[in-house]
Amino acid sequence: MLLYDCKHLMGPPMRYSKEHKLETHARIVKKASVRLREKGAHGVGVADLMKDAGLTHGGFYAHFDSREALVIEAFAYAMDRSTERWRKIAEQTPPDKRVTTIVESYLTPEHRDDPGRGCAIPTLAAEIARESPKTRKAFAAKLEQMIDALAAQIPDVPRKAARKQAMATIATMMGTMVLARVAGNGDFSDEILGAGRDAVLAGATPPKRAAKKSALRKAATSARH
Amino acid sequence: MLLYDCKHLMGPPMRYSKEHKLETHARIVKKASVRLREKGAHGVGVADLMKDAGLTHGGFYAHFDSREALVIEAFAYAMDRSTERWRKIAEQTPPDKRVTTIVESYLTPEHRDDPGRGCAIPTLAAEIARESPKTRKAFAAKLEQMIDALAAQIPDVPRKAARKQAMATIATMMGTMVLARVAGNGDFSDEILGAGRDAVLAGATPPKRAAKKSALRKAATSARH
DNA sequence: TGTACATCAGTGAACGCGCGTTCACTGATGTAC
DNA sequence: TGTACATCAGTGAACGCGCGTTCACTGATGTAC
Repeated sequence: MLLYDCKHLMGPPMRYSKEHKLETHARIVKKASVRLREKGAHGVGVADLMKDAGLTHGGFYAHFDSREALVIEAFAYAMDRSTERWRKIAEQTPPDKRVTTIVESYLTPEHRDDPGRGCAIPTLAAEIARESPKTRKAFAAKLEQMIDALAAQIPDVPRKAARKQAMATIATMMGTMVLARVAGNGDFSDEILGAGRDAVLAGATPPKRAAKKSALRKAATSARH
Repeated sequence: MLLYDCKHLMGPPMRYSKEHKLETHARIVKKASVRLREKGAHGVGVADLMKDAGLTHGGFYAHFDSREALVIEAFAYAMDRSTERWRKIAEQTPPDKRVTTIVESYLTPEHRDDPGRGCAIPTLAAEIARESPKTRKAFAAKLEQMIDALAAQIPDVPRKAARKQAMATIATMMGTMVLARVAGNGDFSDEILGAGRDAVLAGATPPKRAAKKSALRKAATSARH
């Protein structure tokens, strides 16, 4: 009896394994991050998002305070995956080619045609900017991390200048992606993609007098960003 | 009696002046274009949009086939205003300073903080890209007009190259604006605005070896784009 | 000039629907003994 | 090992609300005579 009470004070007994709920939670977030990137921050309902995770809508509020809370988590998840992906590309690329490689893997038709697995900024940023301060600030914090991650891959430039270049690079990449998607997936869209790519690459390599007419290597096989 | 029938065949008698309905229609479109830029393509209801025009929601379908039809018209209106504005700036600016002037009047805190009177691309493009093909294509057509209008202001460059530069310039400007809005309206946001501006201006003046450290003239007084 | 009247821009109640959220419940889990 | 039971992740019906759309109507307009 004493032992029983003691256990209780140390926390309730675990009927399900400790990780079970966390795994479910993570699964919802992961699936939602795809769907929200595909359909927009207001484009999918709670019921559909739960169905994607193999659940029914009733259980939603055992995992999240509100739909908005899931949007924040799903967005943060997508941004972390992109940032991580850039870091991985950087690891396996020589310093002077890192930014170029990141840009060339970003501005591809594959990325344009698969927003669900791509960068969250082109799909969600404009909507998020209109959301509550809480949501907007969560997004802004992730954006800042992304800027830092890209700035860290720019060699031989003072920190401040690298940060500035990273900001402009992300702006051009995401703007190009949005315009390319508005234009569809034909010639006009490809033209935009190419224009954006060449512009970033020209700005990204000023020490070398902006040559390199974009060898346009075959895009990375995965569209993930 | 003959005269009466004859008049009928030539069109029904006008009980209200011919322009009355057209004026109302135009007023709805104009007001809606502001609200939709502020709140997003799905952010305002038909009732609110009609109230903005001083009407009630019941009359809406006498003017538009559907809410989507208004979105298309309102968006087209906003894009035309921006394009026209760029042409006017160009008219009263020497050829070699036209793009610079347009960019500097676009990437301002005033424009960032007043999306309702600003360029429709940063606020609506990402959402429109997910809309029906009809809506998306209407947007794409207006985007192409905008690209042409900007390309026409780039001197001493072949048509194709000018078009390419115009695409990249618009992508960077609109991407910068989206990121700046996500970042709020403080230092971080101003930093993004500055980074975007300097990047476009560096790319926009390659014949002159990209000097001109941005004299950052006082922004145009109006935020309209 | 004055009266009757046809038109139709605009009104406001009502519709069906989908959404975010709540809640009483179920049934699988694994502990207590 | 076997049985009783407390827990709680997940279920599904129900809620209130706002939305896009419809529709019978109203009343200002200006024409016909």
